[in-house]
Amino acid sequence: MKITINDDFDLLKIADSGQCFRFNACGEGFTVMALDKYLFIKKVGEKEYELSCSEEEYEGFWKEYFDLGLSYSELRGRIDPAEDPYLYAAAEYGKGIRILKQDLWEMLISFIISQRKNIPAIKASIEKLCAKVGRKAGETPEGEILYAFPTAKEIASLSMEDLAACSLGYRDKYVMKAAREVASGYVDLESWKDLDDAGLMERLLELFGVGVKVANCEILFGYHRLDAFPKDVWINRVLDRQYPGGFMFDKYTPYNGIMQQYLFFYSRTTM
DNA sequence: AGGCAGGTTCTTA
DNA sequence: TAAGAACCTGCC
Repeated sequence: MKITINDDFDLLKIADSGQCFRFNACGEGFTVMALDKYLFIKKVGEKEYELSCSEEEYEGFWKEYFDLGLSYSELRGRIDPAEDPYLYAAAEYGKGIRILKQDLWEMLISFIISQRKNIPAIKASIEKLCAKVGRKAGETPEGEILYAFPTAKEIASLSMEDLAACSLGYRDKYVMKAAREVASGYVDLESWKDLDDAGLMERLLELFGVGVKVANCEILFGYHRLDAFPKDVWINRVLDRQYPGGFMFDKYTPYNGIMQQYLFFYSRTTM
């Protein structure tokens, strides 16, 4: 099916923004995996995109996945170039990035794996994990098989040798513990949607292998609470160098997470 | 070849 | 409570 998008929307920038690890350029378009859902999306006009899914699947899932109900151009417009020239430049540079609405479980495991790894290594580990379980979910135009992201039960049923083969390193025990706790129902990520911000953070930090940074990524990219502001080495570098007097968090509430994405994306290519 | 990569846990004062 | 070290692995 074909859609028209009248807002910031840049597939390449989204793919490179570091919030998703199974969103890749492929031929003329991009392959996207979200849990066990596969999409091929291609830009075919100024604002027009061709999607491999049906209209029902678009309306029922992908529209929300791409956060198309929120105007990112309007949010960028709130940035005053005279007041904060660095953020303005970052937002211009990152124009087209959106915060995807991703799955809670997939984000939790993905960001547990992400610690002290670079993006290519994170992607490689996740793909190995998906292939290890091997539940086929799609096939790219180039004929590559794509596998569903494993459920908690599927990971819990793997051996530690299986996990070690996914290059998880010392994170293997974090992944396994999370899988067992979710599979058993002891941890119910969905029900945590009802918690307030502080309560949600508290719960996430109780998980083995989850610290403040990973918890904030889960809150921003999984729970889609757009005010979460994950601080990694890149963002800390920006805050230290560009905002010695402090970033104006109050001004952008409740959308600081979107500003974080612009700053992160900009910093990775300019610092 | 040794250091480091989108952190977190564990150990020590 | 707060620093500092240790940690898997892959890639310069």
